[in-house]
Amino acid sequence: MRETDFISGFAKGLSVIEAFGEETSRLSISDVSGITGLERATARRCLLTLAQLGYADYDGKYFTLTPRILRLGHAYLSATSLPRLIQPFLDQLSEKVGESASASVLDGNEVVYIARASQRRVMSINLSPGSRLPVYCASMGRVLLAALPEMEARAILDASELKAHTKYTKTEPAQLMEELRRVREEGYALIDQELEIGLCSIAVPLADRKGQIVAALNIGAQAARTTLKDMTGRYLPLMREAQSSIAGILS
Amino acid sequence: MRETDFISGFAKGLSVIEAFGEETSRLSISDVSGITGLERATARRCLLTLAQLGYADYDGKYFTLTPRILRLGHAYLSATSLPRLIQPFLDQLSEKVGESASASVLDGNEVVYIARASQRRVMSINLSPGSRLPVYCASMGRVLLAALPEMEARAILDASELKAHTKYTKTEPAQLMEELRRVREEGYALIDQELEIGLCSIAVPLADRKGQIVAALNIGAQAARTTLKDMTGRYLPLMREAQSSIAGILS
DNA sequence: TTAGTTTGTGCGATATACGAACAAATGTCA
DNA sequence: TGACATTTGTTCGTATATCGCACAAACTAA
Repeated sequence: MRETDFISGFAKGLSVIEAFGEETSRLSISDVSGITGLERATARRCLLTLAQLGYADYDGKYFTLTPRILRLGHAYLSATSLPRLIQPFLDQLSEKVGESASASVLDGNEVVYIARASQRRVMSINLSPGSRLPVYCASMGRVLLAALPEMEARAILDASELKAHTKYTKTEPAQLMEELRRVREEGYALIDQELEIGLCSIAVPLADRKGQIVAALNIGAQAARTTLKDMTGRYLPLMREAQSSIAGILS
Repeated sequence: MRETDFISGFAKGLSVIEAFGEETSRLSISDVSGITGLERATARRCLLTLAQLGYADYDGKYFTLTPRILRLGHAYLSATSLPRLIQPFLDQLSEKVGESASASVLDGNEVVYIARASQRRVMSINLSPGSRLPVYCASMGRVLLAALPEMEARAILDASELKAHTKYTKTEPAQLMEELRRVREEGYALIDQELEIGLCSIAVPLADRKGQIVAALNIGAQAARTTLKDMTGRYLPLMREAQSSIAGILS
């Protein structure tokens, strides 16, 4: 690829969109310039472009994103068949065990939810397709990492800020790599309150016909209501079923 | 705003992202050029830029979007506080009535889901935050249109392709405008199998403290399991409760 | 007011988009 | 199978639009 095959104006614009976040929903031109590192003049041009296209609102001082932005993410969710194909299995699974079931894929050092069937809400966090969790302390993250060559998994862990979300969170790379070996061995990952106190979850990998791991499937439950034994004893067999059914329908 | 305050390369790039959809998840350079109307050379540069940034994969022939694209939509969902604030009420409502509850906002002539608490799946369509429905035949769409000045509502209807999804779908603009007046009067909208056979739904508007309508709230149910009388008799009072609670917490 | 901060503008240097021409791959038909 | 037609991808020179900088203007807060 040649130098000129890269449109820097486009790349800069995308970084401007990503500058908006939970704590930063109303941004001035200078704010965006500060967050993205772009020149103020450039940030301004990107923001005005977004506003002109209807992706952002501008009150003369602050910019906010509009729901039109969701078209971009939705282009992916409706474009890839994975969520559509998996959803019925999540619904079924979630109904059977009375807990939430989700599916996710890997993006960098984060797990991205692509589908979810939620029963009652067990977490303080509100998860929906597009939500992200750090890969090292989520059950689906462990499963997806375990599916990679050790080198790559290690590289992702090294790129992660291994923060202890609770007193149970495993944060030592060596310890995590050891855990990945166990996951690879047993074929499932179990997380006990490593992400949030009171929450445990179990995950298995989802493979296509070629055996390639393309996503992960999990069930999350309240620690108070479910024992770890329940999870491996009652949930895991049902997940195994879903796992093999899904393997059959994925090309 | 000056001519030079618009970055056409950025706008073109965004249109390339939107070119990907349900039926068009794997696109060649020429495909994108055809869909967007961009020059092949320009489409290629946009696609290569997306690939270089990790937003797309390229196998030498076809491009596909990667989950990283979800960051863009998620920038909105996590940036705006509306979904976060509304979610607990949806959960509660959904639990009480045993049916799905959702919230949405208006974007052009479509309704965009921003939050959802789903019980069992009643529709063939799989709805999640970011999903879109045509405004004219969705209960939340009716409510959101009714909140606009008649002129604007009419303009949106005129811009819509008023397609009959079922034999019950109302497609006459005059008939729809009349229905909007009724909705404005009564404060709720009821849809009986206009979008999909077997599905009915009821919606109410959500206002902030200033009385500005900022979103809509609905409950969807299977026609076989629920009578229309149930919806106005049992669901509506509960929705009214949620409506006023939410009005209290929205600035 | 004045200093500090944020936003808007003009301009030269530079990078991008266009259109066309070329190259490569694919499809078609005898 | 081979030769031609068609579609698709890539390259290139040039006209044009964008970038980043420096400066001007508007706003804030003592």
